[in-house]
Amino acid sequence: MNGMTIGKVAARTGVGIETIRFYERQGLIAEPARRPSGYRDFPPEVIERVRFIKKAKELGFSLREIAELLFLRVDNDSTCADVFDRTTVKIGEIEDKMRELERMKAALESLASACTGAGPTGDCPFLEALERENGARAHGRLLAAKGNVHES
Amino acid sequence: MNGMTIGKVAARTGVGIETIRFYERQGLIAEPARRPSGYRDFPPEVIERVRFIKKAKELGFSLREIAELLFLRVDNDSTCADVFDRTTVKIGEIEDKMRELERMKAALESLASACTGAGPTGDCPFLEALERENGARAHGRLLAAKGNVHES
DNA sequence: CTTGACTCTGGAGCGTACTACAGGGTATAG
DNA sequence: CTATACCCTGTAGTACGCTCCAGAGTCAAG
Repeated sequence: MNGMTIGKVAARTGVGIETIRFYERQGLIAEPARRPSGYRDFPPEVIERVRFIKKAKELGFSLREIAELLFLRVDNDSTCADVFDRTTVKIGEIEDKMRELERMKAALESLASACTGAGPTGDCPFLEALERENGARAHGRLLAAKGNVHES
Repeated sequence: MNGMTIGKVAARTGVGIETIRFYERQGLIAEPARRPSGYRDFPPEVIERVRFIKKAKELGFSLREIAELLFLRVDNDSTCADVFDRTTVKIGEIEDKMRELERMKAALESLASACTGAGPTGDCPFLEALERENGARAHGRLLAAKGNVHES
């Protein structure tokens, strides 16, 4: 009844072996049992854990924040109410992210729908919409950084 | 009819002066005009731009990806159709992020709703829900990393 | 028993995104 | 005219999140 070696975990999650050891050092995954050889012997749940970390990272959570999410579970010093509170805060953060993504998506969609007319070049309605926040009248040349100079 | 100095931009966006110069070097904001003194003289639109960069970063986009979003606008070598395609890809990426956030949120909500009963300590239903992905039966001790040892 | 794939520890190195000087000039209130 | 607050360039350093060795042991197939 052995578990998995680190290589298997890496293969099944798509993250590197070194990264898994790194996460272990950071306390993001439990220190696994060891075989007599000293090899790490991971339980199957570690797969879910690693995948969770991976996705949370892609969503802009730092490893520290991911740890907070992971440790929301109750420890000896916190009540259920504490967990509830912390969870509520995290939900709020997630909702904020979702709202921002919604805004970006809407801006990109308006860009796409305006652009779809297979025009020739050079004068689509740009994505200033993206920057528009509190009602701005930005509509000049915001770009023009290196390699994108198409001048006045 | 002067614009803003870098300090003003920093103050109004909440990012550091050095960071703004850094973004300029990276081509994320246009090189501003200069006053006779050599001081940067930013147009008002830069505020929106910097705020956009800030938010996109919080959503897990790298500066490179943010540049891609920013440069979706048409340049001399791309047609409206190109812009449309690239925009569609970006929208897809954003939708992926939103779906993942939705999953996390749902998992946290189920944790919160199960926890709200102001219990005493130690035995809430944990957030293994978060790791659950393809239908896993994870339900053991996934944590227990340093400083969180409450053992078998 | 050898070979090749895999694992171990410890430490160095790297890319990204800042952040902090040093050494110097500019702007303006008193 | 000077003090203080601001700006400049250039370079170096930092935090985070990996990523890559070196040097050594383990395991499975042939």
